[in-house]
Amino acid sequence: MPENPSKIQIATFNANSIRTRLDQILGWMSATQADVLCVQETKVQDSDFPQEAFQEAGLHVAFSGQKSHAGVAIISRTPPEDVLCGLDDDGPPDCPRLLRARIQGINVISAYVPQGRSIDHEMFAYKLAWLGRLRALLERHHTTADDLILCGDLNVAPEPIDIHDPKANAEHVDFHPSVREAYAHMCAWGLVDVFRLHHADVPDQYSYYDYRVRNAVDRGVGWRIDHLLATPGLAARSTRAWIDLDARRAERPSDHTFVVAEFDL
DNA sequence: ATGGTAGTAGAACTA
Repeated sequence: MPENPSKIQIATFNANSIRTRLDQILGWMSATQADVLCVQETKVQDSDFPQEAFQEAGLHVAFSGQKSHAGVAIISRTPPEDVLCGLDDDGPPDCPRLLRARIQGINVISAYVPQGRSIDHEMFAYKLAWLGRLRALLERHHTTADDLILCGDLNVAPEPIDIHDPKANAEHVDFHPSVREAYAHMCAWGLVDVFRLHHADVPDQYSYYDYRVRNAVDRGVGWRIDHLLATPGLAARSTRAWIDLDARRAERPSDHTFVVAEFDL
């Protein structure tokens, strides 16, 4: 059942292995009022997905993955409807990177946008195309009047404020002008950055801290690349949004942490 | 921060 019948909380989390992070995710769902949690980098094929653990916790879970890399899931307190994976165009569906469902009347997408490796790598061209294909999917199936939220590790820091050192990372695959442009074009379909809506001009708000950077959280060496992007009507009903840094400071954490938004239903 | 760490693997790869 929903935690609060007049509100809905929707969150996103790159788990970096859902099996390694299983107890943390179950504990987080138990301790918070989140109704929907979109997960990325589950790193597990569907036949090995730990769905019983969620069922025993009274949660629903839809998933689409593969061995070792990528993989997405949507955890919810109420049953998901019309669950579909992948980009449904003429290209590769890429099911381990995209899962959508309708939950409590809201169209929810869990996306793990390709990282891109380096700006001269073919995977970076694939990333740019992927963002365009995702916009096309939205255009095919929805209008901006729908209640829709795109959640996930979108692997883009949209603005200089979203990265600890924009100058040093000007050529990075998550911040290069070409990827920010592709991301902006996707958002221009009609998506509002719900976190930034509630924290305009606030720096040092990051969802990802590289394991390799020592004391990254304390030093603020992070990136805001995990996003909750809502259609205008849904975004207008958002009441607050936050990043749960405690989970990044916990024992054996993911390198990403939870981003959450609350909406009036 | 041009090195570093974590996860899946069971050696390199991806991030």
